[in-house]
Amino acid sequence: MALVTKNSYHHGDLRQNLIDAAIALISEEGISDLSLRQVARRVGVSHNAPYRHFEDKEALLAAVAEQGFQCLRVTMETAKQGIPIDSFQCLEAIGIAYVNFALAQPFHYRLMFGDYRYNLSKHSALAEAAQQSFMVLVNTIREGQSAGIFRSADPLSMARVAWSLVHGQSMLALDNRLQVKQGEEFVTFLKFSSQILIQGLAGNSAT
Amino acid sequence: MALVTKNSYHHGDLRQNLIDAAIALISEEGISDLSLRQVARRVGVSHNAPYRHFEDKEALLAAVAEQGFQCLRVTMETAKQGIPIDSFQCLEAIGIAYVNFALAQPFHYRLMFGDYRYNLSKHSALAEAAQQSFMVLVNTIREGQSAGIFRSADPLSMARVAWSLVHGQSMLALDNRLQVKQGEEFVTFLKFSSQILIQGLAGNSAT
DNA sequence: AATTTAATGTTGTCAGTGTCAACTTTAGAA
DNA sequence: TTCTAAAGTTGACACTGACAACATTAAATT
Repeated sequence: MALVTKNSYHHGDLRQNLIDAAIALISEEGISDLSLRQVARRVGVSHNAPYRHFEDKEALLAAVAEQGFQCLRVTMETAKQGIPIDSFQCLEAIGIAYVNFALAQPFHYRLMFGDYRYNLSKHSALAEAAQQSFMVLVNTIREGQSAGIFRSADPLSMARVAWSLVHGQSMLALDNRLQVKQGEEFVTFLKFSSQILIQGLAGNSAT
Repeated sequence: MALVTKNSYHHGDLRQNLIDAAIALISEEGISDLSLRQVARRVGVSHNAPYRHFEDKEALLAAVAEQGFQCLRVTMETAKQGIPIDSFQCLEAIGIAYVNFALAQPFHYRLMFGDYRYNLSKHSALAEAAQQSFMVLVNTIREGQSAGIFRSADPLSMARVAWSLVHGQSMLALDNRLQVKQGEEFVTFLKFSSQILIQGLAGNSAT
């Protein structure tokens, strides 16, 4: 509670400061070289101070990932705004926003998806944040179904397919494995890709 | 050249032995705790011996990843066999085999896809192996186009979409984020998913 | 207001890591 | 047979995550 000034013995909000510092370091250098001690140094605190706020390194990284999922959810929700629910563009806009999010914060995105190994059951807040961002997709599918533009299959399954696609694109792009130059060419690919997905989601059956 | 016995000073084929040991350790414990020294110990060699065969830790892991891509390619090629080129089942079979590969060797698969960060340009053999496994997909799409079951768009782009989907499914499944129980339910999901993809790939245009 | 207490931050330590440098052994070319 | 370069070893260094013991402080209790 106590709002303490920076240079007092007690730090004020060390927990959030550590998370912020970790995000900053990850954005600069990636995650493989990130050390708890480095984070502590950046905040100007002893190498063991983080252990008062996080059980271990994994717990700090889980908090960082959690924050990432919150950002991702907001990004997707923002992308949806202003686009009619009953249009194909809605899902396309979300997909493009999703991949752009990943490309804009490559290391942070990787961290969110298992670059470091979490015990998900141990970090329920992380699991919850991830679930909420997924729900943006599910709801969009549901709305599209109500509007009659998507087939009437299980919306969860359909959302999982969409999620797999954008996640795969994001990861492969980050790995530099898609061989599509960033910029206009990449956007063209994303649109092509979402067109294929949407067409698949629209159709009614028939193998 | 010289085929030396195990217990001589010179080891015989230390390079491959190190790769094998690394794969074994990764399969057992994952990659985050893997150390070069551990690998060396497993092979029964001093902690610095690996440096005669690999520039650094990254180089060893790149070799492990490369081997993984070769396996993946064989897996996909095998899955294709016996299934008519002009049938939708061909792509489905490859997709299912792909995801099953990932699920069967979770840590190895992750390693192949950037769980450790490679300088891809520095490890050209790895890039080459990855490219070859991707070509299985591209060729399947091309053959499907010749048979008239897929639209006549750029096969590379189409293959990238397919790859993104199966890669995304694999990663999300490994992260335990799909919430689909392994087993029959999961196979059902994979088939549903490939049906959506194939329908999208088949269609001719119309947003 | 004084005292206690629990939360927070620090120092010291440990085994383990990746990598460098210097040394030793060995296989095969000269 | 000698020489040399490849292959393996030993020793060192700075760094890491984590533990234990200690110090400081904010705030709850008296």
